[in-house]
Amino acid sequence: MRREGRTTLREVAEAAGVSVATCSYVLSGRAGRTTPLPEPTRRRVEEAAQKLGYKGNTAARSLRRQRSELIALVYAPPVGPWLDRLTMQCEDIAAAHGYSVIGVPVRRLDRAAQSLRVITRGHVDGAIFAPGLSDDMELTAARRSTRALMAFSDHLDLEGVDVVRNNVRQAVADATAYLLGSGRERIAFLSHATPHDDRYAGYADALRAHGLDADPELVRIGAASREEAVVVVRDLLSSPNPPDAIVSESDRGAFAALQAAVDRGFKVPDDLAVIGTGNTLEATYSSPPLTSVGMYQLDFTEMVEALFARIDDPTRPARELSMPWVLNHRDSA
Amino acid sequence: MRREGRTTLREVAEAAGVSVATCSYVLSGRAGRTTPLPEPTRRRVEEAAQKLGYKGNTAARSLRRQRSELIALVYAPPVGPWLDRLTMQCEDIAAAHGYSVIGVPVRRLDRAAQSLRVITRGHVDGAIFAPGLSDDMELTAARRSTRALMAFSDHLDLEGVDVVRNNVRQAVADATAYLLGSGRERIAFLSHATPHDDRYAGYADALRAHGLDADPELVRIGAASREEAVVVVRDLLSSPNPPDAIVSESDRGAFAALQAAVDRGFKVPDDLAVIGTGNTLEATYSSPPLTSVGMYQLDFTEMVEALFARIDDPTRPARELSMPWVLNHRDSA
DNA sequence: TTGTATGCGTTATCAT
DNA sequence: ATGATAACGCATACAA
Repeated sequence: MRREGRTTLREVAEAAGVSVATCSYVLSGRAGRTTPLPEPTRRRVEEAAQKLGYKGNTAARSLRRQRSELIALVYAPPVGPWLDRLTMQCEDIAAAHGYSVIGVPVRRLDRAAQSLRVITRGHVDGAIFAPGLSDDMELTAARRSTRALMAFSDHLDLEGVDVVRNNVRQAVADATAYLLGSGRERIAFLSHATPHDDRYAGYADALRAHGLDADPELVRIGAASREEAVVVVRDLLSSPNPPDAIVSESDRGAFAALQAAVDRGFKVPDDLAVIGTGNTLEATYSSPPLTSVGMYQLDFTEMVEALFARIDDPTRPARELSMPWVLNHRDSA
Repeated sequence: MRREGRTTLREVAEAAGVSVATCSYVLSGRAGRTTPLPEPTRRRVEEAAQKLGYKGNTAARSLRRQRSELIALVYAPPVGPWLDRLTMQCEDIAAAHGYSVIGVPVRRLDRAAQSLRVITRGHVDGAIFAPGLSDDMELTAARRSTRALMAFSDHLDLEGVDVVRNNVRQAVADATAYLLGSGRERIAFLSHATPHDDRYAGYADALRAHGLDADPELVRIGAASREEAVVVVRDLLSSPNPPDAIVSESDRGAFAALQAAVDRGFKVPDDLAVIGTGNTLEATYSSPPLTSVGMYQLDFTEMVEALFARIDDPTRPARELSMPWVLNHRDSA
């Protein structure tokens, strides 16, 4: 909200010797008029606005237009380079539509409602929910408070919400199949909690397709925290019959596996192949760089445009876009 | 911005059989009235609002109150745990003031203006700029567009902008002095670009206080990118007279130093002490965990409250708060 | 104790 | 080609 004493359209109008209506037409750009604006008048208005430092009042415009011209990007830090790309593409496309972009970092799921206040209170016209958020979150409140909602989610099916499918299950299956195909035989899975989600399912799918069953010994919980994961993987590697590969439900867990491998004298990828999930920024930097399942395609134009299409017409049928996750090959597997 | 067909105050008023004014008093909370509101009326209004799902219209409220009830947190990802804390504390304090918090990630400095549109267009009442941003950025436009601005910066001195001093120079000097005190004699400095900033100054200060001069051989550029830093540090460690300690201008450079040390067979911290700057999240996770200069105190209450004080009264004199960076001891030095 | 009236700054319709 | 004017939804001074 602007400081007090801001220049108003009326003051510009007086300075230019025309009416506020004319000023509005000139300055808001979008002429809804039949005839184009006459050049001399437009110039006088623009000069007056310039001289007075006119900036416009977003609240007034929002009230009148029934649009805030703001969209939100909801995500859970830390995030990888793909979010950078998404942010920048959003900003560019939004600017072309006269919109601005805000970030809504959800730092703890148990505080999500608090973080989402800006959305539920109706400050934004639309919001994009990054992967991993919408499945755990109550979106109906957000849905009611915006004109458009777009979510990266493989399962979400909510009236009037556009979705982007990542096909995570298939991607993890592909990664596991890749390991099997390169001769790995004892592939462990490091899960977040009880392993019943898509990522585990993909792992199990691949084993099954290869005629194997998941060995309970090789499926461990611990990917959620780095410290826990190190302990778990060390234990795994100390067993008489250790795994020759690890698929982790997160990159975090995979980094821990890399560390535990060093601790236990396993060479990566020779003695132990490691694949993470998420394709985070750090995957590029770890030693060795981490092979990770995650986003690859970094062109979000279609989905962002779809969001704006829905902002323009909230009644249009919900769309289902597809941006499959892939295996990003680096040195760890 | 809310969807069309939202419940308005007027509809609530009709349903409750009272006037919009009364509804406004009840629902906006802050009664500017002399007498408290009578219980039965208030109940009827609240029930009607509940039943109709009344949510209020932020644009209308903003226009009337001349406040957007939004504050922004401007930062450059990736960030450490301190930003998590700051965000959550902001959200809590903001909620107590009836405000919501938005994030403004500035992912590339050359696109800062684009990212800051949400501020310069007047969507927020106040903004907090995280460390490292305000010094390189043109803040005057933002200043004019908000009621309050608070910046983490050791140098910024802008009319009407509150600042938080981190005393980075002193902190790096302390870190260097700590190394000197524990017997290190050849302390290298890994800088971002030409070393003329605060961090280098602190390093030089400490050497000087110890009767030493910075050895040009030991001052290298390369902390900006991980890859570059690894090359530079490897080179440093291969020299006939290698350093026994490295102070890096960033944690990123320090991680690279840890990696280069492994490559060259140096044990950390025995053969080589490494200290980073920034105290990022990864510092806790590296092996060994990285000693790093950075934020320690994680209570931002005072500064956030100062922001709100200025939002309430933009004419109050600018404050200068102090939150000194410190040396966070871990295993690498 | 409650209601009436006015204006916040802008946009869009309609008249001129 | 330009200007009056009526909303947009809410908050508040003031009247009743």
